[in-house]
Amino acid sequence: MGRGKIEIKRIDNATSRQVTFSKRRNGLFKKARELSILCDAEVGLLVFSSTGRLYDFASSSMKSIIERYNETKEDPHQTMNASSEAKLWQQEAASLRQQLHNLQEYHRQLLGQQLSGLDVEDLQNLESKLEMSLKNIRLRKDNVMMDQIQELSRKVYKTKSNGHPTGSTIQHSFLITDNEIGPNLELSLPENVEKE
Amino acid sequence: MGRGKIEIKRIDNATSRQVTFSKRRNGLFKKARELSILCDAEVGLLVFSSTGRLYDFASSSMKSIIERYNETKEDPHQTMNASSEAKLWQQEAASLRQQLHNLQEYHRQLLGQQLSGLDVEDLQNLESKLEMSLKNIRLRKDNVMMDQIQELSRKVYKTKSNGHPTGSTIQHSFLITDNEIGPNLELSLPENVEKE
DNA sequence: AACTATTTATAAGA
DNA sequence: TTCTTATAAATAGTT
Repeated sequence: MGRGKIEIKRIDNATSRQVTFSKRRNGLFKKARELSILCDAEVGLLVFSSTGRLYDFASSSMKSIIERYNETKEDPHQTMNASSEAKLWQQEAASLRQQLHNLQEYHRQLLGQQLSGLDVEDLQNLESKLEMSLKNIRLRKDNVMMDQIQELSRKVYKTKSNGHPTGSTIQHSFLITDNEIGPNLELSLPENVEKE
Repeated sequence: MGRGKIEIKRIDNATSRQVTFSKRRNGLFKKARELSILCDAEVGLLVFSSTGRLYDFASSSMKSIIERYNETKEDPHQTMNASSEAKLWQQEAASLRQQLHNLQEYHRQLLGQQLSGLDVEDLQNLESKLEMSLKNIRLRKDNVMMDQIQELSRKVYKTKSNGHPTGSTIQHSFLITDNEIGPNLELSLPENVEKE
């Protein structure tokens, strides 16, 4: 539409490309605006010139148009990525913080530091747990000490039967259960969060 | 450009609005495409019809155009908001998880369940902590029980001097320290993260 | 979905 | 850039 017909291909001459860009850009934006008004459509137009400059038009706001585009085009999971990922981690952190808080409280009870709020039965339970624990710890301690003694005595009275001690081997065996962990210790650890 | 000139305002008649939308939309997309080719420009066009249907054109990819738009338009700080916020919370969660892990380990040691790796001195420390704790717990338990006894006896032998017990008040006092909390318990709690 | 009279956009020139 | 203008293109109203 002009003095002559042109082929739709990149204009080689930089000046005339720039001139055409300016004219057609105005036309395009005008038509975008008209379409949005005449037909009650939501229109967003983004143009970067070859020199990198941005020109944009949005019948409402570009932000909301792009959001609507993302919601429409990509699947919802993908869409809520950035901010929802933050939310997921935030929830994760809150949950961990709660677990930590619970564990701390129980911890202080175990250390006999924060006993208010416990009734006689609670205290009795705590007491028996600690008694069992003490028993285990003492057994273990004796065990370790005996090992050391045995080790030392082997060095002092070296045997000749290729390293195996011959005489009075100290026998010991323990049953340290690793079950029954305290309340509030249900820990849902990692939980991967996908991204992009 | 047609049989008559029209005013640029919303077309009331739904049918003609739909027809005009279809015609002008085609024209707009054609011109958008021509501009991008002729002038070597990056063009993105988003149109939502009044019925909510999306039509889009992008000379390259809409994703990259929108990203470029965001980078150009908003300041860089704002741009990395969502994803950097996610990272902050992720770090927070990792830190909390580590603290939780440490506390759990210590916890199991206190319960005498996980004693491997501790030397005699460690075990000795653990033992004396538990002994102190047991002492506190037993004192507290006795205390609570005595309170109950006192309470009950007051009900059984009601006094008349307006509710105050007159006779043998049971004296007791404890010193339960709330200092010295175990290792690995330096908890940096909340830490607010700003948003938007 | 075609047609076509008119309006609009714009290529080339100044 | 901006204006002018001949011509190409788009499209409003009609069929």
